[in-house]
Amino acid sequence: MESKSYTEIFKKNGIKATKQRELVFGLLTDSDVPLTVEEIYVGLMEKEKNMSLSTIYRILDVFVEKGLVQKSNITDNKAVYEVVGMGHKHHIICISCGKIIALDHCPIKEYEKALEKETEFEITSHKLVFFGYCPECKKKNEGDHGK
Amino acid sequence: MESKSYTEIFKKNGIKATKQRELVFGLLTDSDVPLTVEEIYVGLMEKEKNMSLSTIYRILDVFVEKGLVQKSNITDNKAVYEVVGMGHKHHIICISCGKIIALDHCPIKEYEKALEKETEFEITSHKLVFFGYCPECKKKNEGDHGK
DNA sequence: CTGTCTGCAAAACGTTTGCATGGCG
DNA sequence: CGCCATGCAAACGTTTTGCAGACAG
Repeated sequence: MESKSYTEIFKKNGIKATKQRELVFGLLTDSDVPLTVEEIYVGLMEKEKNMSLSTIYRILDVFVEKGLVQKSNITDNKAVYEVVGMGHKHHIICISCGKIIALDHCPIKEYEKALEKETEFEITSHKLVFFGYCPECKKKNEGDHGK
Repeated sequence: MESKSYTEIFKKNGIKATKQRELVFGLLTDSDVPLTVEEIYVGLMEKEKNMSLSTIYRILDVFVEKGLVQKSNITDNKAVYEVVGMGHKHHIICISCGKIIALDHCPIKEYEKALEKETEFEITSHKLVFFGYCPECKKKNEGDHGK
């Protein structure tokens, strides 16, 4: 919440510490939902007005490459980013308001192993996304989206 | 394989039959892998040289809206499309050669129900994608991508 | 015949890149 | 002080849109 420093995390992962990287990582860390690049951009404008979009893209690429951040191409057009605590995340998206929620539990670890045998692929990762109506939008729609 | 007609399917779904729609739907039906718009485009150039890219996009939008076709934003940049027989499809993608294979079995039907209770979302659909090395690329990489 | 679909071209959108400058180690 | 990171602007690739003409029902 404060302007905490992530220098140690960066050092441990071979990432040079810069003000921009601290800001981006901090915003992602404090967020409880995955963020788009644009959301990061506007979210940091207050703190660092000259922050460039391309800088954010480049920073996120570094974080993703180092395994600190997970990039998810969930929706049609925009990628979302979030810090990876331990283990990957899955998501559930409200198709009405666009809200995205991260899920920690992964229900397909065993299935993945079975699938490896069946397909002879070497599976390295997977992505799981659910779509539906969040509690709030569910109420609003009550009785009319069933056709 | 032949220039079979899908007029009945279209009529049943309230879609006006046109030559372009027949061609696109036919190509998707005959393909055993999901196709990108560009693949559809080049795949149809032989049969219909004046086919426009935007027409393909618009046709696919109609098919998706009517539930005949599933659109999947799996990779970072391009969407892929495939006909939905009965039930949705999942995918496994080779991160080396880009090959995409469709999976019919869905391992998370029950989990979805549990998740609905837990999150109070009304879940309408989901997407599951696996990434890894296909049998061929696995061989090529043998012993060197483990770092 | 009428409304929808198509082709074309241009625009929009998210993302990437080249280059000169700036700042971390 | 050297090299990597940044800002800016321009380029990129996919997808969308406006419009006039073509076609299905």
